[in-house]
Amino acid sequence: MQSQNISDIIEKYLKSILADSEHVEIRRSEIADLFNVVPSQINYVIKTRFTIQNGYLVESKRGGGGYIRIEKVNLVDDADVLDALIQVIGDSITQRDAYAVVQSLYEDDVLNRREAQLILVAIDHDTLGLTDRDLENSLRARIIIGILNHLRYES
Amino acid sequence: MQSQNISDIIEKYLKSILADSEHVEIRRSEIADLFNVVPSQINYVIKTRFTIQNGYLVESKRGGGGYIRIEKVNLVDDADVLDALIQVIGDSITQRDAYAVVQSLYEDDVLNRREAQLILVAIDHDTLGLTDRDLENSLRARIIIGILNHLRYES
DNA sequence: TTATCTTTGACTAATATTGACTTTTATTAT
DNA sequence: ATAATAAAAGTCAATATTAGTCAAAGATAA
Repeated sequence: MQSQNISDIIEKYLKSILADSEHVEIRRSEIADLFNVVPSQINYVIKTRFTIQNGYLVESKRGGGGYIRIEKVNLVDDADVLDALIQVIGDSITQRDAYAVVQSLYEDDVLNRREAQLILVAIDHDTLGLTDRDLENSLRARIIIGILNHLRYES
Repeated sequence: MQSQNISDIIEKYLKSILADSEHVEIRRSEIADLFNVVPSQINYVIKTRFTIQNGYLVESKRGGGGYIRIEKVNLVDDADVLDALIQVIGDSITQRDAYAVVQSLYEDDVLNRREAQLILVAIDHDTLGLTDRDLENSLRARIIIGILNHLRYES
């Protein structure tokens, strides 16, 4: 509905390509030119919107013929990916990243809409109502990991 | 009805937009300018007049292209049952009592089996991993209440 | 008068944008 | 083959652009 900032627009552009193909491979400077931004903004978009929490793997190469390649992966049905995700979460996760995890579980059809929303409520900042941000993030990590392991066991 | 303070006027303005469309999306500073108030008054209006009890969901984003989005949702009929449960839970609940609450929601077909299990994982003693029992119980209360509040409306 | 509601603003937090500098890899010249 | 150069992408910190919080002061209602 809203795509006011250019990062959201670039995100949508890349995801529209990913909707059709398994992966997308870009030249950073080309995308930057296309949207009239500095090249490092492409890194920003990737770093904030195409993380493993979002269900994406990114690889790149520098130098002549360099590229950035983004691949969509499923988080739960590949045990290695799930382990990697759990490791990245570690003992702390922000609401934003946790939201991304739940969102991608929904996109992977591991959770339906209602289940995803129940989980989002459980890990919400306002729900937890803590003032200590570190405690909030570590609690959120335990809840998310608990749920991931439950889903793993289930499937 | 007669004495219209500025908060009431802003409330009416937003609701007049919501009368036509499912949601309204604003830039906080723009609305503040429009009514000649400080930006934080918009937060006050939202916090006091667009609560979930009244059937409104609010989400926002900061930074460039930031926004506040208000959505009207349909409240379920038996909200008073939820209110009663919330009353009973208060600000603290043991794992055993929480299990009973989730169990009864399952038996009343408010939750299905899978949803109930996800919630039980989230409020489990081992999942939360806290040493402070009071904190654990109050956190569990907040999570359950958050979920009950979520069940007030259909999305 | 007292309790509640409203208004204000200083401070905080989150997110986005930009550009200078670094690192890696490929290609070209010697 | 090696060295120099070019062509990519990566990092990081400064700045900009929003919204959020909180408490004090003011206004209104009971």
